[in-house]
Amino acid sequence: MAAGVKKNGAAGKLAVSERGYGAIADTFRALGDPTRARLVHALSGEERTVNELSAIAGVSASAVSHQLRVLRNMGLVRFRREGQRAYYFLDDPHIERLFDEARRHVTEFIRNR
Amino acid sequence: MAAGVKKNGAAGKLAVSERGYGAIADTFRALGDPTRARLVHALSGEERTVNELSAIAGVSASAVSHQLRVLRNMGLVRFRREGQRAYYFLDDPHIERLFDEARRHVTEFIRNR
DNA sequence: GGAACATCTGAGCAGTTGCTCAGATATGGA
DNA sequence: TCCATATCTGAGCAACTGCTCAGATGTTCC
Repeated sequence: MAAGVKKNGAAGKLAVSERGYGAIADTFRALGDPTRARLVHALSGEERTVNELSAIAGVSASAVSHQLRVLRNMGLVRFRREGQRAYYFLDDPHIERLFDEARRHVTEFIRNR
Repeated sequence: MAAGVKKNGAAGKLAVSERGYGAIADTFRALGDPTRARLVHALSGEERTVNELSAIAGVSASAVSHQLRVLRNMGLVRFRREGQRAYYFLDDPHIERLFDEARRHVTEFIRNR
């Protein structure tokens, strides 16, 4: 079983270690910024260069590069290099599901407001 | 269709408005703190009082109360009052799914590191 | 080599966050 | 009413965040 996550005896709810909460919170925090949310959504299903992402997100290439490093460190995106360009893409399928689940929550929250 | 979210013509990927990214990022940011992550997980499947949550999360009742307000404002938790006590619970089923999806991502990230 | 392009990086700064502390509010029981 | 318990709230502060700016690094083409 993976580090930081254990099965709980009683409720069937998974227990999470101290480190686990930190790591989970890190993942959420990585998506908890409008610019990074835009980047992740832009990468949903297609890879993109830094300049493309800069145009899509409406911030400087420098800012995008900084934010992509955050997403890289959190394991949300990876990239391959081709000549001058760096093509970024989502690391694993959980990311898209995570984003969609949050989108659904927001949709429902707005509806019931 | 809900505010802030529209269907995209081409890729089948859902388009998200400017406000949509902000709202989605707000949701992620609400979970993007170890204390709040602990609170949400503690509320997974069972309701809890502020004092219980204070003991579980290992921070003062005041701090818990502040954080619960954040979670309330983001639509993640609600509460009912019973005498002196306030029983908090998760607002909708997306929250647990969101948490589990992040946990799975972390599990996989650690495994492949 | 030199120019143009694409990306990365560190420093610095304004704005935000999460805690503690002190005190306010509200309920229940003697 | 008085006291204990449970929760909430505003102020204040140290730590963190996301941007810009200036410059470094690396690649392609001439």
